[in-house]
Amino acid sequence: MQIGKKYFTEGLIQLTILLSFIGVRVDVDSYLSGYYPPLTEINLGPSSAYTQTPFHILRDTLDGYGVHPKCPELDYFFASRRLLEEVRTLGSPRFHTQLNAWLVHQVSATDKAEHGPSTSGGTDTDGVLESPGDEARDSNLSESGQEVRRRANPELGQGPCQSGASVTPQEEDEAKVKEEDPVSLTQLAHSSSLEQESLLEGSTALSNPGRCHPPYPTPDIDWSNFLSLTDLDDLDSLVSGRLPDLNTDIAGAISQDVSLHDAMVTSAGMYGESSSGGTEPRTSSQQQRVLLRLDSTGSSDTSPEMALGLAALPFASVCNMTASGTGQGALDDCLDEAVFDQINQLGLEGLETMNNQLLVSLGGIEPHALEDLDSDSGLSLESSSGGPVSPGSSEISSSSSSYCEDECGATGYSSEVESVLSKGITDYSTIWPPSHPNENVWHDHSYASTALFNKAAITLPHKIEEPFSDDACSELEERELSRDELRARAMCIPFSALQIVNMPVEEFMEVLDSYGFSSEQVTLLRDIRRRGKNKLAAQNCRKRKLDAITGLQEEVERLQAQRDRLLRDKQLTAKTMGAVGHQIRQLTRDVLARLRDRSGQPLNPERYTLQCGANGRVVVQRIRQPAVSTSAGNKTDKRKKDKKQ
DNA sequence: TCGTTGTGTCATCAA
DNA sequence: ATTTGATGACACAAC
Repeated sequence: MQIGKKYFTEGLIQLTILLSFIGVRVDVDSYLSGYYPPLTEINLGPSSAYTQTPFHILRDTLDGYGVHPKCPELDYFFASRRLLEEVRTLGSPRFHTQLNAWLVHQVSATDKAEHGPSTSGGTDTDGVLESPGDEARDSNLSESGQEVRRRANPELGQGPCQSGASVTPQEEDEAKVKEEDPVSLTQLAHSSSLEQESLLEGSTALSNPGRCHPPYPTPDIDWSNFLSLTDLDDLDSLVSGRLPDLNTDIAGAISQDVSLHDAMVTSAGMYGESSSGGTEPRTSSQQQRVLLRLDSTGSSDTSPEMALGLAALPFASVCNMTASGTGQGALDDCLDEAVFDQINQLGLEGLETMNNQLLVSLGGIEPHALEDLDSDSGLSLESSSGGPVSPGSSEISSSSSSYCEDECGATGYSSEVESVLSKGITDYSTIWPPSHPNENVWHDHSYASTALFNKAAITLPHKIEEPFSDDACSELEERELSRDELRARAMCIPFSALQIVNMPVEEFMEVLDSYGFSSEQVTLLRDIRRRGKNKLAAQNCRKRKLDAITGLQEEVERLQAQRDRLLRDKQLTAKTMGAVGHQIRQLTRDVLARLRDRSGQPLNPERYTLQCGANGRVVVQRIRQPAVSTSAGNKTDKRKKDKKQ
């Protein structure tokens, strides 16, 4: 079965390659969610804190679940990645997103005419990837999205489970009608409750002048991060299970261009635009177009494949935040390919988490937030990002951790997704690929909100912006501050705990010297730094301890199996030896019975025995002791003789 | 109410 | 001498 799955998966990828050669654009992004679990690549960061056990990063995730570092299956694991790398090199950047759906659709001639010989979407996305700040990218995407939408039928855009999804001209007309129909708004409204929540929260987020301006990662990094066909075993198992569906759905999928990427980008642009409060006004038709596309991709929440469309919503909400934080160029920021991919990683769980977190956080700030300063577990209060205010936060966290399905929850540190998703809105900033090595290991919930200032921490002391003096620091963020954060704020220390912990020691010393802190402030700074580092050390230590326990358990099982095997061998050997001894005694009796002594009498087997010499000669030897004496008696006599000698 | 688990923190040691 | 990582021990919260 494993072999069959392997061949199927590799064959699928090879088919993808071949189709790309003949001009058929293959979108692996959009049509795997129904068949495959969401893939995440754990090298996003924090889990890599356990640098001593690098493969645990994989083992604790979907990627490497069940893959032991010494396991030969890793060869297949990397071989699969290599195959997908080959697909990537074909130049279709559609593969860079989460591999949760797959779609084969023909590139129309108009696409080629408009966007060149390469795949249209690929061209657009290439532009996004290679020049995230390019403003022309926006228009390209819009055009591309329009073209895509023109070929897509919203009613048929139900994912690969739809059969007979070929788009007739009449259907195209209907689609056009729907584009210009205000009902698109209602379609969106009916698309999904989650979407509605996201919309509500997205609009609400406007009121939060979050200074959350997450440092966007470079797209190049994300390209290498996000495209990982890692859990091929799981994928294969699912694919094999859904093979009949695939056979019937591919045909329908060919004529549909339901690109998750395009839909997400465009819809995100819509939200980002709406969040900008009209700073970049757009025509209603454009917005409707956007809505329609969103609807066409994620119009049904009843189909698992439609998680694709929903996946766009977290991105949109984040765009809201970024837009509100910057107030300009929101669309460009939102269209950042890396952001898109990051949100893609979150999937539906991320959406739910964010929605819940938004709802909870918008419900008001807990007045007791500052009362736990002396509590040892004050950090844990913030770690749930909801504290006593949000009893559902633990549920959110658990549901988030279920995203990685397996061992994520075993240790509590294995999943970046868990920690990220449990942190709410501002935590999206923590999933950017950190540029500082220490940021990789920072997956503590306590300083989640302070991750916003990571970049400032890196450039310190040249770029100290006194983050706490910012009036935009909302109550939402205040609630998420850790105990040390609150202490630092109370002591007017212009650094976040994360900054304090992550800055190099030279920089830390320089800060201590150059800012004229009082002794209490210096003590607090040192305590915060020590506690933060020790916290990470404790997490690593516990992780290692669990790993050691797991390793020892495996060792015990292995040794028990070896012991059982040796016992069986021993029993078998004893049995064989007994049989051989019996044969020897029988042969001895036969030989002695055929021999005669001087008087012509047969030799008594009890008085004589056969002795095999070193030269191979067999001689008859008389047993010295009479047969009456027992063997035990013989032994005692021999011992006595030996003693006498 | 009690046990378990996860987490933060402190103390201590070693590099 | 100081910093930092590792780890045992403890306390606390959540379940």
